Amino acid sequence: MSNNAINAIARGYVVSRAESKCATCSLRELCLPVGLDERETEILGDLINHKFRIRRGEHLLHAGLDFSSLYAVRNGFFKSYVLDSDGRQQVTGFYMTGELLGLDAISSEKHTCNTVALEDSEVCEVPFGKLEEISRSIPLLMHHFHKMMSREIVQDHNIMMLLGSRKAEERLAAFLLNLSGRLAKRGYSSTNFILRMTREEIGSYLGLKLETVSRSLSRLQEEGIITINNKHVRLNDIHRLSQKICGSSD
Amino acid sequence: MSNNAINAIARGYVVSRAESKCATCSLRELCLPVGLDERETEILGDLINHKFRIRRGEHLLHAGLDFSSLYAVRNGFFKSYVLDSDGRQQVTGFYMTGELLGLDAISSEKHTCNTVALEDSEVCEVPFGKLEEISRSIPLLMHHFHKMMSREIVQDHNIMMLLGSRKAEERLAAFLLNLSGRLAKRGYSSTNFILRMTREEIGSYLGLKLETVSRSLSRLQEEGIITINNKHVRLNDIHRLSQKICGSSD
DNA sequence: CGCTCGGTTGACCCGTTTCAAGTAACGTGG
DNA sequence: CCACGTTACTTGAAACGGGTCAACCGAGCG
Repeated sequence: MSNNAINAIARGYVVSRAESKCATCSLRELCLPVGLDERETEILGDLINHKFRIRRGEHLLHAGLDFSSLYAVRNGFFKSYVLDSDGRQQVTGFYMTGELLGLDAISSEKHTCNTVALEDSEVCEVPFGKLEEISRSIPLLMHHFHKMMSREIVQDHNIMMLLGSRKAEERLAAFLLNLSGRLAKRGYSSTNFILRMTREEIGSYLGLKLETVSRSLSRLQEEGIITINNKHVRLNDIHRLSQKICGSSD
Repeated sequence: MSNNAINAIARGYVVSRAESKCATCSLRELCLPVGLDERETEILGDLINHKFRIRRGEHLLHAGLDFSSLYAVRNGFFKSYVLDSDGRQQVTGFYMTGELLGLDAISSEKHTCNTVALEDSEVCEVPFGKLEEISRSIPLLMHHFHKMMSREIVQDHNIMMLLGSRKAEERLAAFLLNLSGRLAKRGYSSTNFILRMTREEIGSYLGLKLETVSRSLSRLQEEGIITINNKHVRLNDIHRLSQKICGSSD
């Protein structure tokens, strides 16, 4: 077992082993087991010995700790962040159901990000050494794992594009559409959802100050494109929201 | 063979098969074969059937094309970029000897970036399906591949941090130090090197306009921290350059 | 019920972009 | 090898977007 999720263990949040089987998990089509047959899923499930509950505000991972496991989000919502040299925090990603936490740590065998739950959540611990081991005999698992890593790279490239050349309102539009799409894939409403994170966290992720986030959201609302009420967003006009991202050319 | 590197093939830039063996490649310690024994390196080498020469300004990859192979930079220098919806190009990364091109394409099986050589270069084509296949029997290769993907993620996180919260001069400082470190690892001078890319490309990568890049470099020079002469940079005071990155706190 | 934290909005300021002009390096063809 | 056109780069001045500072509001929680 990893020594990273110390909090969770110390507080007795480990969920019973039986519950953690992939075979009966509703995320089979989103998470690592995509496409695996019964037997293969069973093998993968055996590898996941521990499932943790992480309460809102609690950390799952700390930068600097030794890497030994990835964590698959079973339910809930996480943010990852790094502290830069002058102590301010920079959000590097938000993670929802079926997504993998800790991929950044493989390269140096140390975690480079801190990861904290933004709502009460559950994760499955995936011992990475064992994952590599069993993926030798389950090519599909290996391949899907590679896809998940690649997806993280693509996602980061998208953010880099936003940060590099987009104005505040365009960044917000892209951010909302990204959340919308990921929620839709998970069976939630794509037009009506709760922002789990604060304005400051959105701003940190998008390279903006919280005031700018607030102003931009207000402006999108004035234009009738979204309705925003505290943490609750409704996307009224996805088409116009998409247009926001395409420069000012039309 | 992939159909992506069409230019290269059409123009007869394919290098003889014998030359492309990993076993005799000077990059064994940087590239995929890290840590492999003779036999394993042989197997990996057999997989790399083609090596291409890409001349300065020529593309190796185009966004949208089907993915089938990764490309290891054997020598030379590349940039990757995406075209955003209004046609402007955004640089997503620079790649040097021993680094892998095309990792972003695994997730969707389409390339998402364009990749172009910034100087006359050579790459080894690594058919991805076969790489996955042989990595089943060479755990170290699989693990090292995972590390390389993870490294790309970490690198992207670093850029996101730069773009999100750093001022122009700080971004330039970080950029120069990043290049310096990577060059050092490859046995080149860490204080004295050529910028293969234009000011505009640096700016695109760092989320700045070329004029701002130029001004920031000039300012670093005025302060005596670097000497810059056209494309040639000398880092005169790496310590002060590093300090630039640590906010304005000291 | 009151405190705290998160969010909104306004006014001003600063850094980067934009626009513009001029200069230096480079590659090409004569 | 030089002349030329092209591309890359530098530098200045003005405009603008987002940051900063500050006041206020509202929701959630103890």
